[in-house]
Amino acid sequence: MAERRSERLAQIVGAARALLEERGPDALTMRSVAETLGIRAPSLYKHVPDKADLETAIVADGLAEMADVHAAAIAGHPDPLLALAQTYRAWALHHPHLYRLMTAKPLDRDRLPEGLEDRAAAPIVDACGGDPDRARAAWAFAHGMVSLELADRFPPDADLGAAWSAGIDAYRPMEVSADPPR
Amino acid sequence: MAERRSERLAQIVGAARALLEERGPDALTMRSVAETLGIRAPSLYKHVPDKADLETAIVADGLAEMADVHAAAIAGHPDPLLALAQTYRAWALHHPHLYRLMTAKPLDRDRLPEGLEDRAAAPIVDACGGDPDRARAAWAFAHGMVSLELADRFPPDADLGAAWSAGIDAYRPMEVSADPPR
DNA sequence: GTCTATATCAAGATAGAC
DNA sequence: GTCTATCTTGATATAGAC
Repeated sequence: MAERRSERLAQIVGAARALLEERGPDALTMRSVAETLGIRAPSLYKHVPDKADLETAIVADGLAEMADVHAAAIAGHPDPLLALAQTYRAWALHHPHLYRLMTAKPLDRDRLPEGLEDRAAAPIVDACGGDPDRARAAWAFAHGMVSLELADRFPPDADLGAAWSAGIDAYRPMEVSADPPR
Repeated sequence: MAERRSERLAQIVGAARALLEERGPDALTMRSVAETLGIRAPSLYKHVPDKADLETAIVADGLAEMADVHAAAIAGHPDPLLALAQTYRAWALHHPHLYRLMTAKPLDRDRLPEGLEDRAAAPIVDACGGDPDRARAAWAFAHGMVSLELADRFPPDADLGAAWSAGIDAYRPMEVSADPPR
């Protein structure tokens, strides 16, 4: 999995990701993936051991993309925490099904490229000044906001922008956060 | 749904909740619910319109229970935010499948008892001093922590207790949060 | 309010031929 | 590396008799 892929395998993962993103998790079936490529479902099993492996490949794709996007977002930004929060939210909202696949179940770390998980986490740790506990709390906040928004679980009248601001302020270094917003 | 229930309906909801909690969402089928009660699946449809309605009844059950547990947790507690956080986490971890059903998709507010959603949210708003935006941020943090823990998505070496502490401190009133815990 | 019978649908995966 | 044929499984829900 971590080694170089055949062309065909890359096509399969690409088709699977597109299917997931465009039509949701229920549409991600071995049959549909095959159909997209103009072949039959059983043929996929010459390239992929099973569906779980295919999903892991999609997750790896998403993780790598998120890592790049977030690293770029904080680079040289005067307010990295704010930049990261905005980028995190925007990416998740643009890739709802993929985001859910990436966060709703355990990572299959054995089948994931070495170091990828850390690379994806690095921008958050950086933005939190290197404190891993604070970084996990900040991640939980962002993940909670995003997953409740994706699940449409906030009350209809909730001001999510204001909730994000309240949360971001809470994670700022003390000197800044001691300064009341208004 | 919000009106008084027949005995039979209460038994059905109870059996369904037990099935969900003990054997997970895939085990929650109309067949299994019926089997638990010693009847056949089609008979359920004399009492419940469809499966979605049954799930909503389970969610209402869980919401009411959470509302009571959390209200009791903050009542007269010197550190309501801490008490609430601990109670929130413990309840979710003890009811993982139910918690997920309650948070992973939109509430069917039309079939939920009037005022229940607000009653469940009240303890968090109270613990946040009445500020709804701050309360939503705090809820998102707690939900994020819990759902990542339930999904086993944190790295194996993560100190979740420390992450919770970091997050809770961030949501304290300013005066207190400037004061280090120990 | 319960039953049996059934419609309807769809999934992941394997065997073995070419 | 692709195919056809098939296994195995299991779900929600309705019709209509009793």
